[in-house]
Amino acid sequence: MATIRDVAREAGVSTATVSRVYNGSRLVTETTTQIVLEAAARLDYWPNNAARSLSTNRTHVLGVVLPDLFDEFFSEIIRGIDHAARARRHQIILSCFHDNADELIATARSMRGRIDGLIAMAPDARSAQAIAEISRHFPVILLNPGFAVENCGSVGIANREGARSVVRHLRSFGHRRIAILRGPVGNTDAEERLRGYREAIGAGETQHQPLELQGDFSKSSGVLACDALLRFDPLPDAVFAANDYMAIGLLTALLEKGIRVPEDIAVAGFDDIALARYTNPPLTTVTADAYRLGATAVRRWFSASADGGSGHQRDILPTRLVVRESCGAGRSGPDTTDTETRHQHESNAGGPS
Amino acid sequence: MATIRDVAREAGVSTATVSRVYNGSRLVTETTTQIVLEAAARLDYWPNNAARSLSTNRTHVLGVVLPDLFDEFFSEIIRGIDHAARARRHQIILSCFHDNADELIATARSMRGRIDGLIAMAPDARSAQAIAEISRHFPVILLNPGFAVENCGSVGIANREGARSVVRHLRSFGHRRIAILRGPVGNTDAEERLRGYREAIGAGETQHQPLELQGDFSKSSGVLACDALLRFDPLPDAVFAANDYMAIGLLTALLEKGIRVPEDIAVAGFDDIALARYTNPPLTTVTADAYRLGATAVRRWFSASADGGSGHQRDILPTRLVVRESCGAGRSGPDTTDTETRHQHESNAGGPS
DNA sequence: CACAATCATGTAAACGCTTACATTAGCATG
DNA sequence: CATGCTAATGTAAGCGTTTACATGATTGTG
Repeated sequence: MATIRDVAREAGVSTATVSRVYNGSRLVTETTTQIVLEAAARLDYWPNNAARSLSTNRTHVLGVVLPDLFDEFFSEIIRGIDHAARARRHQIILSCFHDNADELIATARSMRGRIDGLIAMAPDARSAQAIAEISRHFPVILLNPGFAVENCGSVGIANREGARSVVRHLRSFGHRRIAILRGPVGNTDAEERLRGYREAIGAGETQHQPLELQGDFSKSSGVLACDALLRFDPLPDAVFAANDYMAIGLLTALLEKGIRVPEDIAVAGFDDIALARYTNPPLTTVTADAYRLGATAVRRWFSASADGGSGHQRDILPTRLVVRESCGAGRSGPDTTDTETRHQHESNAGGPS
Repeated sequence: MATIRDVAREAGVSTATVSRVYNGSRLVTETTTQIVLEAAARLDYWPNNAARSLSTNRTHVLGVVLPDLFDEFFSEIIRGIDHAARARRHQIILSCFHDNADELIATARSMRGRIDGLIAMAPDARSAQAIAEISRHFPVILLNPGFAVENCGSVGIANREGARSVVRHLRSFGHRRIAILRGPVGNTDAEERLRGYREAIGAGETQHQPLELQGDFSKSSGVLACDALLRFDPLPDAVFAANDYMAIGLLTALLEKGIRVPEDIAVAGFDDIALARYTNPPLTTVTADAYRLGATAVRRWFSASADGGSGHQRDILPTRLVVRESCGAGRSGPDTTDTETRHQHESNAGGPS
């Protein structure tokens, strides 16, 4: 394979000049540039990135570490990251890990010299700690952590405001007794959504009996919750399930018992999984833009690394209510409404080359 | 950041010895190894991969280039690739491209010195050509190309045999007049599926009127095809849609017209998208194991690179018929049956290192 | 026209590893 | 005890770039 020296010889210039051509230095004459490029083409030369990285200490590669649970949400995140990175002429190294903090840290370490930074999703506190360790070496951005981690920027979604918008929506149809089907205890998304629900309910002051059911984000827990729901007396007007899977389980169970949705009881979910549009009735839910989550993480990474890598700024991405028919909306209404959650610390993106 | 020299000094040995420790040379004493590792730990040393790659000319990284259409299928492919690569202590650089051969080639070129090989999906002949060019530099494996490409290994799925198994399944319910809803002209998957269908039909010799409809893989083309389908006289017993989206469109349209599935007409699809299990009735279809497709590509890459990178072996992965209710199967039957397509050239995986 | 300033290019020393080859020490052998 | 062999370690030359600094050519200025 041709090296920069071969090109230099072929073009009759020094390696420095060739290098300058490839790095866009303005110090090289137009004619020299042409000569060099032609020589390079003749030899099929392409710069060796390993050598470049060694010399410059920059790789133009971003590490991405995600849990092993692949689904539409994750692939959208990756797509967002890839596009944003590509727009800034960076590439990404992807690694999944298997809910094991040690493996995570080993992965991240083994990337030393291969990446300029890291975007990671830490499932638990221990992994987050491990990541904080890593952030001494290069900027790290956490995706949707529930907690603040020292020295790491982070990007999350507006769970609370999303939950509030669901309750507001249900209210707008006159529903007053609104139940919630909670997600797993300890899960940050679940707890933020619960908080949003409580705030919205509290604000309305129409509810005297707590209408909270425990679920675990699985479809079957939605099915199970149906019985408990029916034991409330009088029957609630509506249920907000903290994610779509539970909402779908609930829908199935209700359908089976002959209870009509939304006539007898309204149901809403959270996440807007692909399936939500095909349930019977189509599920009103909240969408979080996974693509944007990924893209924002990249943007945040670039600004962090321009700042020298420190700081722990946080972005919260807005969610959007997706109105379908499970809460009583007819086909005539607007299809979606924006919850207008404000971005925090949103900064513009111009990173370094 | 600590370098190998710092560690050598700290441990009181030469850099060569430190290097040997990290590369598992058996030439180092147990005690020396301990001393070195402790020194390294004290300094928080981790080898710099850029320097390593420059020196050894190997990166332990695989490039992965996929089209920009992310969905479950692609994310499963990536998952398969990641797992298989990780099992061999390799990492992956992921890049999407936007159906543009130039961009593809630029991407691949820009990876020079960053990767040891490439796994790519080429959407058209031009991209495939571009990739063949690249394969002069390192081993390349193509994912599911319709055509053979010089010097590239490839891994595909058994479209033809899958289609045949659908027809066989339909036959087993006594269906004789079996129509097909074709995919887009020029698309390799579509054409292979059509071929499989024709072979199976021809083998049965019961059909005198060609029952072929044109679609384009979209749901709406399935909806449109409904009218054309009903114009056949007498009505076919069954329709094989060349992918699930079209099958789903067709199901919707039939339902709307009051035509019962599978009582009046049976419907089958291909791909087993997540949705297929939730349609009404649940859709009988064919599944291709995307995870395995990715994993096999990695395996193939390792054996190719052990061979010195040449050769154009091809794997064809078996498909599996997923029997649900849209063709007449009751709940009592077996859930799935294997079409038992044989692997071709399947070799075992022990890669180097 | 002498001088300085600017521009285009060259020279060569890093960057942090690996590894061929050299060296040394220890040990068995005749 | 000289010799040869092996095992453990050291020395130093790359690997292919970038870039600070040096150099020579060109231009502008008083």
